[in-house]
Amino acid sequence: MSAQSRTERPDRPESTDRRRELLAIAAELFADKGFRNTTVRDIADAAGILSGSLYHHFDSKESMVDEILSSFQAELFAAYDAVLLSDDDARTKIERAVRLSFEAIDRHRHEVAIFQNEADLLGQQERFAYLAERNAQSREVWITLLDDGLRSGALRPDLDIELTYRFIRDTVWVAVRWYRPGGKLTHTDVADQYLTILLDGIAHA
Amino acid sequence: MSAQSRTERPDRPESTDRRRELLAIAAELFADKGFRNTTVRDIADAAGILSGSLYHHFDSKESMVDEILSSFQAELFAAYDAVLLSDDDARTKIERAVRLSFEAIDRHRHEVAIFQNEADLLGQQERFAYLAERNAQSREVWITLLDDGLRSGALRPDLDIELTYRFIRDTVWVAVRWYRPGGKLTHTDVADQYLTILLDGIAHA
DNA sequence: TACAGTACCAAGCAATTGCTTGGTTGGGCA
DNA sequence: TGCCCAACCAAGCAATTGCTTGGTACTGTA
Repeated sequence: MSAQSRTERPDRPESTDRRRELLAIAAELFADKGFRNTTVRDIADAAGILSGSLYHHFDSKESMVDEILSSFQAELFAAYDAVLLSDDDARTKIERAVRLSFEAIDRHRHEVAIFQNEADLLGQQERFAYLAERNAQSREVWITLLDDGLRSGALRPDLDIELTYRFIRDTVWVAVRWYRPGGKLTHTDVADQYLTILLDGIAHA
Repeated sequence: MSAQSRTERPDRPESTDRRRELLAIAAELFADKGFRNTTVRDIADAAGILSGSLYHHFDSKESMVDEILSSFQAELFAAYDAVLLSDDDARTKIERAVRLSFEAIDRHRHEVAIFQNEADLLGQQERFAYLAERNAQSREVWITLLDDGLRSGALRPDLDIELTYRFIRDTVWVAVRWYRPGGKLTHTDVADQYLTILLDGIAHA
């Protein structure tokens, strides 16, 4: 009976297969060449249609990035929340948060790249204000994790928490610039090495 | 014979004060908004002249970034060479290379940002092939330093050199996104903390 | 058979872009 | 005084851009 047998999620603009396909094509181009630097004709060419035909599916080029970024962010922050709410010890939570990020890079490379490269500029528009909010939210997650780490004695007491947060954030996300899924290193390999360096340093003990 | 008796450096296009001024203005805009996203009218407005007047000083918008990036790179790699050729021990060389980078961020924020954000795209054009070459050169410098560190026992023997190189490179340069000269932290403060984390890790011993 | 809905095409418009061209201005210098 | 020249203006051109409009082909359903 469900009237929704024929799909349609309540919130999101209905998402057909073709729509998702086009968004994936756009995401790759946005990630590789930048948002502003990618034309609607580029996207249409890659999809094998004319540029005008894109507007059958989307309002504007902007609404394409919007949809790409917002749906990715929702998924990512759900994962963060799961870590925060778990009852692992402080160090384990930090490790999980790091691994989770590399996994996101593995599974949503284009989305991460777009966010890294375009968030600052896009965030200036009201429509993308949620990007800045998510950023603040992510900071709170990490500061909480690091604070707990300090208090529990898992982390060395002389750390500047704010700087450490930036260090971890940058280090983790910037890997999207070179990591390629299917390459020699899995995202787990990368996470292992990164955690080794992050936790114990590169110097010989 | 040389009809160029009156001034003119052999290579570089002659560099007047106004020229340098305009390049500094352009660099700031390129760094903040991206190269493609900055119009010649933006630059001209910021300089208080009309867009066409820029072409009295420069061939093209492209030649502006070219000049900005190439002159910065030359200065940076001269500094790297000095470290490589010194007779410090392996660990000291690594520390110096890290500090040198944060100093570059402090002194040439816009140039570093432009290089970080635009190198991939610009590098695809022949004119900017030197960007990729410089990248390879920088990799060689770091791999050499890390190899020496391993051989001398200064670094822990289980490190993946390639991954460690990327880790350091990313961590160091990405700081240009948030570091602001004149802020609470000097570039030396940042370098100190970064080196602490990098060398000894964040975990409690 | 009639009709509706999806996905697309063909053509083009208005704005923005990098850049060009032919001038004007004002200071330095012989 | 006459001339040069760096620095700039005023106007606009050709290409590229995001997006619109009116139409067409095809598919599924009643």
